[in-house]
Amino acid sequence: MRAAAPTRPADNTPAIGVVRQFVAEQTIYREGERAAHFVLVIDGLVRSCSTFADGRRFIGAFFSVGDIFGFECQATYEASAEAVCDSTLVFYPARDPVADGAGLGGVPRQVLGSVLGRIAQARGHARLLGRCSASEKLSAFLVQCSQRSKARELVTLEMTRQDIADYLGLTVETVSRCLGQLRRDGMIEFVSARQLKLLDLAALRAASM
Amino acid sequence: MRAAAPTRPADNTPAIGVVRQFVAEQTIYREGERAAHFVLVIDGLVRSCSTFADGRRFIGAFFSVGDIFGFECQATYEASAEAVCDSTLVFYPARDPVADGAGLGGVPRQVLGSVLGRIAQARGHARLLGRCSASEKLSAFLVQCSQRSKARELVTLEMTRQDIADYLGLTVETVSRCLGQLRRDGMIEFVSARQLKLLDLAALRAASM
DNA sequence: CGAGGTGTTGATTCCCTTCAATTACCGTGG
DNA sequence: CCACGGTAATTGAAGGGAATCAACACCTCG
Repeated sequence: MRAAAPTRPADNTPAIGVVRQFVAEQTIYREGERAAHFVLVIDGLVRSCSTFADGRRFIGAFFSVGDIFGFECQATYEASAEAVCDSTLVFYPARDPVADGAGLGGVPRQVLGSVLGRIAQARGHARLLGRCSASEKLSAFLVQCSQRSKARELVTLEMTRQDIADYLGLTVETVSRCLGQLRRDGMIEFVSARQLKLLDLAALRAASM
Repeated sequence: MRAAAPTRPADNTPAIGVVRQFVAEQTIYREGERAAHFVLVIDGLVRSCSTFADGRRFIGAFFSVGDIFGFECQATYEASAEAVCDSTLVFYPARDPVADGAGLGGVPRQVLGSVLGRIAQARGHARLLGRCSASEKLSAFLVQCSQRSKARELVTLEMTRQDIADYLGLTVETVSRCLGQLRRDGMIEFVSARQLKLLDLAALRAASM
């Protein structure tokens, strides 16, 4: 806590944020734009949404007065923000917290990236659960597994079908059927029930939307 | 960056983490437990899961080597963590980052709480989308709205039915039908299409699981 | 070899979507 | 003030995708 400097005029203190007003339906920032700010809602309501290539829309969150949004673990926004009704917002410059030297309350700096990574993971998960079909979920899941796997095309599933079902919001039967369908479609091949080859990773990626 | 002290014996440097091994299916921590650590996966696979009162299970994420998990915006874990297969983990003490004096790369400290709040929001959202019926989603949504509303029992919906549908992973028709059902059940009452009274908040909360 | 958990497959049911039509709402302009 | 147009919301009927119920195959381990 630094003591105030009473003799310095107010307009000499640096501005730390900018207030802006938005009308209903106005875009605040777009998906893919440089994530230069995070934003505090003073008044109104904001929605964070992303759109699929085929037009499906998904709203990840509503932000109302007091909420701060716009945190990203990457350089660009992964969803758009739009004013639901007339809204007043404060924009704070977002210095890249991961690149920044400062840690998080004594915690190793690298941890900070993990926190933001958790947000991205949870958001992506919600989007998958909210707006995707069973086969899209399975495709996305296999792509995720592939990214973790040493050999991109050979995936070992350490978890049971029930685990997969509970992760994707499905039943074991549906998981099994969708995997069977992917096999019949020539996308994957079973080495065993728990180990499979991804024969067409690009197609899987496309099928996961 | 502090230079190493070459003459000091290694066992005099303070331990900053503890390595522990877990066997398949072993619990790492339980939902509701004090969130005293966050955890780095060195080897193996971990699932983060929560269970509903009626037995439904939801897995929020799988964590594999290199992932750090266990971040909470509250004092307790909001989900359990379990080893999927034999796993090696590092436990770091988790000082409460919100209470801590240090900020986040020059960013106001309060922002930090928001980041963690976003995680909690996204996790809760995923859980809702993954394992709840349409009427449960609507109930949960109304409870959320109520928490934001000045007058807890009078909620003004600034957003359209389409917005609600895209948030809950439903269609406008289903949203409309579920709201109608809640009205017929005496849970809510319409002042107008965009404004409604919550007649039985406790029942709504219960219906949202 | 048998027991039990795990995974697959089939038949049926049901919840939600889709398609379609009607009604309510709200701002505009006559 | 009210007719008008367009969007938003509700309601109904039909269809589909995933759940449920049920049976069977597979693998592991005692």
